[in-house]
Amino acid sequence: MNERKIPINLNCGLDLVAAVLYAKWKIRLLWFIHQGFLRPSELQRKIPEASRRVLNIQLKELEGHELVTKKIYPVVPPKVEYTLTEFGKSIIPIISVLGKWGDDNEDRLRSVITK
Amino acid sequence: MNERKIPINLNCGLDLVAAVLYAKWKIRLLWFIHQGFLRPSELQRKIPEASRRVLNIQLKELEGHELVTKKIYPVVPPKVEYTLTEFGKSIIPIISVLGKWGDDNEDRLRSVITK
DNA sequence: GCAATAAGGGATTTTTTTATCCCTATGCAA
DNA sequence: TTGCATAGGGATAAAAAAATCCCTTATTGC
Repeated sequence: MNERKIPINLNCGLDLVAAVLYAKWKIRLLWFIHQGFLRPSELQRKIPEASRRVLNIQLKELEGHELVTKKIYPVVPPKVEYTLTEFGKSIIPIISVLGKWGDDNEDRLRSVITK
Repeated sequence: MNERKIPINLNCGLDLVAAVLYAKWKIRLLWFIHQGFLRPSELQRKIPEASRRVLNIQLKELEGHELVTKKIYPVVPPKVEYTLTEFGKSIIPIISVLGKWGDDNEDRLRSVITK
């Protein structure tokens, strides 16, 4: 059905990283899961600008890419928790450094972005 | 004219980073400039999948965000060179680590992406 | 004279991504 | 009994991003 017309590049390491992380909310999702916000509803509250729908979709992709695991508790009302896999955990330090770079350069970034 | 309908998020460091780096080719552009491919035509040859047009646009944005500087040599045929600013250089180590993560996990990434 | 190279931008279309809206189900609280 | 919380997905619309096509300028090489 929805086949992509333009193939994804998988030439180098950076391409591979992009293939799993290049989406509007994925990095934040990983980050918040790492911080202990495991349930979809919690994640949604942490990222209110995102629609519930996309978060579900991107979580499912993260799961498919084995960065997170989904645990469904058979209770009512439903309870679901995502946790980082070891693989997923291995990228957290990099996300952390990225965020730190952003924080450290906040003023400058804010000024060049808004100008 | 082209005003964006959905505002960019600038809440945390990761949002700020996304505001300057979240585009299909920017990270590779920075990386290749760092490697010494300074001229637009060289960059285009390094990233043949990208259209010339988008590379120009993204280079201009990188310049506006003060990550690179553009030098125009008044010669014919025209010669232009982009170089990293100190600010731009400061993010290179992170890109390097990202790429390394991709390289180190190449097999696994390739398999989960293609499955 | 003609093609290639260099750089780049306007106009437009296509592709992709994200948002919006509406639907399911169950149990608890006011 | 109405409303909310939980989780999620289908269908579709809208937005954003990227691709495609065409145009300009001047020089070198054939």
